[in-house]
Amino acid sequence: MKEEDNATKYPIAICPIRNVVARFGDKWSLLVLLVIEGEGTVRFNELRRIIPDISTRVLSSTLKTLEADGLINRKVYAQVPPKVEYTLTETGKSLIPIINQLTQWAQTNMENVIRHREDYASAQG
Amino acid sequence: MKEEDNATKYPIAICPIRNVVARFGDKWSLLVLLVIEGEGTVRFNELRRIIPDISTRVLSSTLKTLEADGLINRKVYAQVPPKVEYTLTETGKSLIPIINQLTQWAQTNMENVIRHREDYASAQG
DNA sequence: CCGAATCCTCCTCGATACTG
DNA sequence: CAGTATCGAGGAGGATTCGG
Repeated sequence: MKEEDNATKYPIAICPIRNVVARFGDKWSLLVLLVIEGEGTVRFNELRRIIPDISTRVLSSTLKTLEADGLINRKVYAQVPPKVEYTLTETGKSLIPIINQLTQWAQTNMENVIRHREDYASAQG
Repeated sequence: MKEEDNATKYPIAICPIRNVVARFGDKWSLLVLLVIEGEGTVRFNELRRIIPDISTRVLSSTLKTLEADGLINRKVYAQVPPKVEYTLTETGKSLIPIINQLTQWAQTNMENVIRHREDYASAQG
């Protein structure tokens, strides 16, 4: 065939990246994964203290989604007061190196990006 | 100091990852970068053909943001009909390997993630 | 051909209050 | 302590139309 269609030409790139963005492109998922990674085991209100500007509602739903995706484990202790611990699954751990690479890229390039954006804004109005 | 605050404990991880998510966590940026990378040089309507389900409005604003961030170049040819070509800057190119790693992770793990999510959903209701 | 302008809808996120 | 319930605001994204 002379002309390959886009599904043929970008079979690998297009769909997976859209899946990833759709699932982890929300405001908090990657950060929550990083913090759980850093702590090893962490409780709900610990997460709130470490990430002060997340609301209970959003933290709760973020954790629920990550658990549903199989990226974190949720362990409930049958005691009063309640105690719930979150840890990473193996799948969740496998994502950490990539998040760290993203972080490293940001440290290297984000300053330039922001400056470039400011220049662009002041040039355009 | 005995207790280090979170800004001390997560100085590297927290801020950069939030910047990255805030800028590239939108629906199309990473995909557009990948396609420009794949094509080398690409025109506006070529992008629309390659990514059929993006609207002109969103493609336009996505490109403008990427240009403002210094990730892509926009070259206008003074002719009729108009011709505009987009290419990656060096900064933009530096992001490609990371996007490819994300893609690769997705290919390896996304099927499991989706299956796990379905199991979780049918288990919970 | 390359967008800008307009309008509209959905849906994420945040604040607050409350419960087991 | 670990969430849920409710409400509201804001912005991202889509469809359509128009202009240079």
